[in-house]
Amino acid sequence: MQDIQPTFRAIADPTRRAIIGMLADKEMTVGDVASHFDMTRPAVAKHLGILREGGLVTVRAEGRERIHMLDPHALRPVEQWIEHFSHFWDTRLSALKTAIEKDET
Amino acid sequence: MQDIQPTFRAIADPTRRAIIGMLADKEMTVGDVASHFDMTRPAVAKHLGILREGGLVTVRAEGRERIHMLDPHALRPVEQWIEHFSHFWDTRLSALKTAIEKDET
DNA sequence: TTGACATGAAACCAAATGGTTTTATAAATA
DNA sequence: TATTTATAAAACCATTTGGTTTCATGTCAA
Repeated sequence: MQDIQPTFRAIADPTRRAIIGMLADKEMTVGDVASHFDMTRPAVAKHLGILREGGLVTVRAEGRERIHMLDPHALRPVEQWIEHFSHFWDTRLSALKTAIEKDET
Repeated sequence: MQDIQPTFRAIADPTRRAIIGMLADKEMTVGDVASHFDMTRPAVAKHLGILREGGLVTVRAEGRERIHMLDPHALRPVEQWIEHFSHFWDTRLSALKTAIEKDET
């Protein structure tokens, strides 16, 4: 099992979440992605690097281009982390509700 | 609907995720939380503030104490954001699988 | 082979972040 | 009432972050 911190970090930035949304549609080169933002290519390349560190994006070289592809698998541990608390909360709430119905007025 | 960025920001830090875990167990004062970390109280208070901005924590004053309580509801939009991609991916994968089975060798 | 193009890599910068110490204030207690 | 206790608030600091510009490198095309 590896560290989920890089994944949490990756999705914390709005630009990177937008990139994730774009890559869900289709594979893209750095230039493709950059063309959608008011930002230089190196800046976008850095964001893609952080997404790669978070395991959310994989790259394949094709000639002089680097094609970026989304890998949503990396979101699984984050999803599970969240599920843990949602579930916990439901349980706790219903337990509380039961307790209230039973005694205290 | 309000901005989810503060929530993404709140959960991006490991200390804050640890605090969330602690508050899932029981309500706590600033001091209670701080006692679990090798960090000053003001630092912990700041983290709690960011969690509050993310809607993950609510506070209730009780005498001179401020009691912090988890509200996992705020995680819902994040969960949904993730679900969107997981679902998308499943659909896409099965479509791809079907396509492969049908023609290309 | 000579450019032009897509990208990586490095140096740099301002602003945000995560922490500290110090000071102030309100509530509990001796 | 005087003192301690729990916290907020502010000033400050180093590091990280998100961006830039500049330069180097490999690939495609004339």
